[in-house]
Amino acid sequence: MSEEIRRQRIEKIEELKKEGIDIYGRAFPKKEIASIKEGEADVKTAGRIMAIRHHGGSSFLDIKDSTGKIQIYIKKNNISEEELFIFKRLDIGDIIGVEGDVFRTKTGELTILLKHLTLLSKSLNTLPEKWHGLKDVEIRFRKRYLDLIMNEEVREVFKKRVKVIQYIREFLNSKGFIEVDTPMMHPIPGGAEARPFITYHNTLEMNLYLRIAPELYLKRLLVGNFEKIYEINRSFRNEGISPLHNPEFTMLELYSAYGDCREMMEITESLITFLGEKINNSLAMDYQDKKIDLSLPWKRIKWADIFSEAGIANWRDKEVVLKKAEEEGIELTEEDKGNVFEVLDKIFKKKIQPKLVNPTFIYQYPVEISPLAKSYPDSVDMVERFELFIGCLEIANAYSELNDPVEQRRRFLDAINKTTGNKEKMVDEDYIEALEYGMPPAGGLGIGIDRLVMLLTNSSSIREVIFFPLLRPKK
RNA sequence: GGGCCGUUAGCUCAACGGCAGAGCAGGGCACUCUUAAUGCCAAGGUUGGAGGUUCAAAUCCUCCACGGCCUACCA
Repeated sequence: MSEEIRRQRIEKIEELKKEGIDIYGRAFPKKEIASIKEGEADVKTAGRIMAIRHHGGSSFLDIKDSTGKIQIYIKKNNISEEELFIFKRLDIGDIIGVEGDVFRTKTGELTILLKHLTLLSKSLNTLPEKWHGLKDVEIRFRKRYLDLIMNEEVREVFKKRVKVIQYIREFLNSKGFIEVDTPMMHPIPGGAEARPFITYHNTLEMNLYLRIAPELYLKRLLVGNFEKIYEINRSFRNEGISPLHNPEFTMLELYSAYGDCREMMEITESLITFLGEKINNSLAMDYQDKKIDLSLPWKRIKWADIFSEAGIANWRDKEVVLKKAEEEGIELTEEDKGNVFEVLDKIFKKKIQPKLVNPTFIYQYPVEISPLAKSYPDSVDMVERFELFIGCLEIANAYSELNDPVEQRRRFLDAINKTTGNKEKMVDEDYIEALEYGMPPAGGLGIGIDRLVMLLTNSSSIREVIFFPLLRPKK
């Protein structure tokens, strides 16, 4: 049948061509549909045909552009012969330009009485059904353009995504931060704990890695006397795909020279409450089946305290931690059991994270799991770092930046000795050399934009907030 | 990587061992204020793919592909 429809449509195109009609149109200055008012004369607008209702000598079309939808009323003896010829060959999905006077029908619908019709693009494929729309999740992701044409809620999500990023820029620019961009292809992957994508440069005859985080380059800029900087862009991690993970994702990273972790906490609070107000006009919001209140102040709790509340009085006591994991029915590999932080992380994800509905800062992390963060002055074991959870999602990660090159090298080597699986891990001597020239003390913050957008749009999957999430190619 | 579920017309869905169906979209006819327009007529299928069981398979079994959710990995 699709072949049949296609054939019929190609036939229409041939007929139109024979009459010398331009099937695919030219520039057409138009008014946005949403701004069209009753009583306006000779309005020119354009959009995609979403419905056609023939009613004898008159017909009604619904056309849609990026701002809205409007009805077009065609009286057959009101338009030229050529336009009538075009009109008879229109299909749902075609893009047309129209010109006419605006009025209301007796049922109250804002309508353009057509005077002139211009064909701007003929479609060969049928759009999904007008009433039920496009539901098939796979087609929605593979052919996102159809999803965007048919599902208004999906458009709204992506409009909000665009706004979130605009407002972040507005907010940070107003606070004196400047936006920079740093390499996405790194000779040595760093700045996070993840496996990278590998690519190859032919002329240089060397492997490059798609960045897993911009962190180490942004901090080179701190060395270079850029003091308040941020970058909003893609990072890439060669890991599993899930409702919370896409191989490429968008992060905000922000650095403030002469600041610290505490300053980052304040910025995070004011940025996210600003976004809540701007995007949803409210600090109260729903996420999935949860009610979230973004009102300040947000809860702050020490990393160690969250475990003692869960019944682990001393997280360094491996026996207690292992026993707790067992009680909670958490499956552990032999490798996990060798690393108390792995076990704690699993307990955290299973038992604690699902309870972090309202914004919660968890702070003061062990140095072992924070290789780029600065220790507390009175306790070298713990670092000035926080993670922020909202709606049970991890939204932000921040710390006072380690600017001691000797200590940094020691921690890098330490991490390499501990992990066996991550073969791409190397010490970025170039970064350490930069630190050796002197980096100011600084606060740094990372926010996962996709997850933040999920939260602000009440989306259950990261694929709902990324235009083209990665899928296995079909066929 | 493992488990569960799904895949039927362009789209949304029925049929659940016995002739593959409907609505929308598309084609034809009628109708000059309709809006899920309406009425009538005709058309549209390798039931994701390959095997198997059976007199008979969309339906039961096996394998494969793609997707979703959970889990694992990972921030």
